[in-house]
Amino acid sequence: MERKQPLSGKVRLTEVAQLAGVSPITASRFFRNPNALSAGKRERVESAAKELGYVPNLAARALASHRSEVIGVLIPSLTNNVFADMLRGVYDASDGGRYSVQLANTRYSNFQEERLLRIFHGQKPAGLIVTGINQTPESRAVMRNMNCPIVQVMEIGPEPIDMMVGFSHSDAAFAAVSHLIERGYTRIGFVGARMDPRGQRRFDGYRDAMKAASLFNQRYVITTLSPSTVPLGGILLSDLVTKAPDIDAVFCINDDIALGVLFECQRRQIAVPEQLAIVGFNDLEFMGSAVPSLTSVRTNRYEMGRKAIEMLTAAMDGHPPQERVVDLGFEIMARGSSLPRRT
Amino acid sequence: MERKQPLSGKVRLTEVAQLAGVSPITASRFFRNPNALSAGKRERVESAAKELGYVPNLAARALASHRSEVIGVLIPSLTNNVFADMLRGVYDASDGGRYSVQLANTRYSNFQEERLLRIFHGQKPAGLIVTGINQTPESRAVMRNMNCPIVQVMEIGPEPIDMMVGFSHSDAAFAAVSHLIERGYTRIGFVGARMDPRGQRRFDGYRDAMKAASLFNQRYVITTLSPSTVPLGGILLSDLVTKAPDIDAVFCINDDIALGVLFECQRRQIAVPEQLAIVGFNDLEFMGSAVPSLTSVRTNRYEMGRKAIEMLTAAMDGHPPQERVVDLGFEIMARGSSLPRRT
DNA sequence: TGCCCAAATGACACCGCTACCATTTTTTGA
DNA sequence: TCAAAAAATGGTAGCGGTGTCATTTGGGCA
Repeated sequence: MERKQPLSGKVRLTEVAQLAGVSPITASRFFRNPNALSAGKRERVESAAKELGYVPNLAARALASHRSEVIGVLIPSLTNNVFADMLRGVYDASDGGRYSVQLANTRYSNFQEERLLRIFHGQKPAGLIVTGINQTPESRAVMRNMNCPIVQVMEIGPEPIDMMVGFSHSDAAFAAVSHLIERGYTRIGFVGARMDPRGQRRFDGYRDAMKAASLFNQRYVITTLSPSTVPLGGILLSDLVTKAPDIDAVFCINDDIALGVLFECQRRQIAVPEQLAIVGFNDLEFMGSAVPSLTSVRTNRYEMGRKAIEMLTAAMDGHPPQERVVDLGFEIMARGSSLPRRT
Repeated sequence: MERKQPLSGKVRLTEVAQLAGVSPITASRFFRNPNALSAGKRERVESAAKELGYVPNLAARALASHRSEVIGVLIPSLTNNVFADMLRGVYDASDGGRYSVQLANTRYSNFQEERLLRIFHGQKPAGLIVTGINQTPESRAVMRNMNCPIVQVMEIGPEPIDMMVGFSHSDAAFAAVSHLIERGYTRIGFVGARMDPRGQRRFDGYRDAMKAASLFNQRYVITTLSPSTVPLGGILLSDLVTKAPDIDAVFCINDDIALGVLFECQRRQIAVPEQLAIVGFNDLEFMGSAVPSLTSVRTNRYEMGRKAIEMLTAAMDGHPPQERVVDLGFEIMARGSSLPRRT
């Protein structure tokens, strides 16, 4: 007696072809390019596949075709909300499609990134999403070898490997600091943690804006390489007010730091924004709820993920997008923590 | 015609074996079970692989061996920090090992969960991690069919499908509310959002603790099915104080809600904890930094992910753990927002 | 009607690795 | 010392699809 395996799929393409009365290769074509079959065979194969509950063996397909249907995604951190938001866009946009997402975590290490890229290279992915624009020459070499569309996300810059979706972190930071200057603040501090390449460029934007207004002063700057957390924001503010008690505003490298700064101000009874204005970066959901509500720079992280997948799938399907670099921009969300300074 | 692709540097197992002076099958064994080789050949194969930069072709391996080296992970949300923390543990523990992680997002939908399980089923994963204990009978049936070790994470309960790592959400909530009662609070509200199965059980813990002290009052409860966010915490508190102005404490279903509640208190000039004590759940990093610092229930989310992978790999390697249900417990982190009530 | 070209279909080999079993070498023990 | 058992190694045959042709079929047009 025959043991039925309704889900484990002992059904191969050959069985489908047999039932449909065609050759295996024709059945194979049905799944890759249905329009290549005549209407009659198309229907026969379709119903045969359905009847048998055929599930293609992806490993066999990948082996024979020299390509998988995997989109590799490299991000530096899973903890950071910013990447989680982007990932959500990636998963939402790829959901239901034929490509599956394979995630890998570089932990902000170029060495890890290179290693992971080599692994992906071995899998022959259909597409690749990498974070940022600061890949090592070796990483770039591996990617150029990979023979699949690639999108760099989170930021844009010159010399895309293939495609890009993001925004200019330095422009965004420049705009945020300019906002503070317009509002009448002059002794504006910079509070930075992690200082990854994007953080670095936010600092550049801060510095340029300050220099443009002849307000730059190294004393106002405090940074650390430690991962940014809310508690760290408090610690850094403490250090900064010790070092530069005259500051009247701070631009924080991200919202976690900004929240830590706000809490530290509450603890020290520093009035926000009367004694110290605060501006964050990313506009996480809590920024609008804080007391006072915190000014931040909105970035379209979810859209970045979506757009990256859209560009990738378009390219994989043979329609590479016209615009290879997409700027999703940013928006200054002016709130209570940066009200115009009272003179 | 030659079918060979000019794919640069295509190193196959055969090349490695040739350089090492062994047969391909021996080289193959090196990667699966190095101890099966004699010391001399083991070293030769190892250095040959390194020299050529060999990367195994996973598709070929999966096809030939009838099993993939993929661990499927099903989580309900990418936005929620709680799952991101667990995932970090998963990725950290599986990093460098032979298994790769395949993530899928159920979006809190049983239907999606079922669908994704069927897809995983077709890929013959080496192991599976699913969130929670509320799978539908259909989902459980698919999993039982899957013939691989399975770990349910985030909570524990009766009737594990295979293995479990987590803690009791109702016990944790019970302890948190008991903490408030011990500190002298009596009119304790419950602020809940999303109300997924785990949220539901936290409510159960709250209700049981209140009933045990004869303090339960439906008026003190406010819940919504909307996803929990910081702003929502503020809105819900507003509703609650309107409905029950006499409350002297709130137990929040998670820390995001708790933060929103704190901000709303600051906005309304409600003194914390003098007029209203606050307790959250999960102990996210910002809880200790807030002003006042916020009491919460620490849960070992990162450890959950790690442990799940450890149990899975142990089982896959033929050493199923003795304890099939692991309770990682919780800890009440008593802070400023729940100081003993002044009488 | 006949010719030609494009569309539809099929034959065959092979992708890179491992299961299975056969064979050789080494170790063990009486 | 030598046979038997164990360990190490190798040969063969696919796993389940698809690339690359070659071949058949069908339709348009002079």
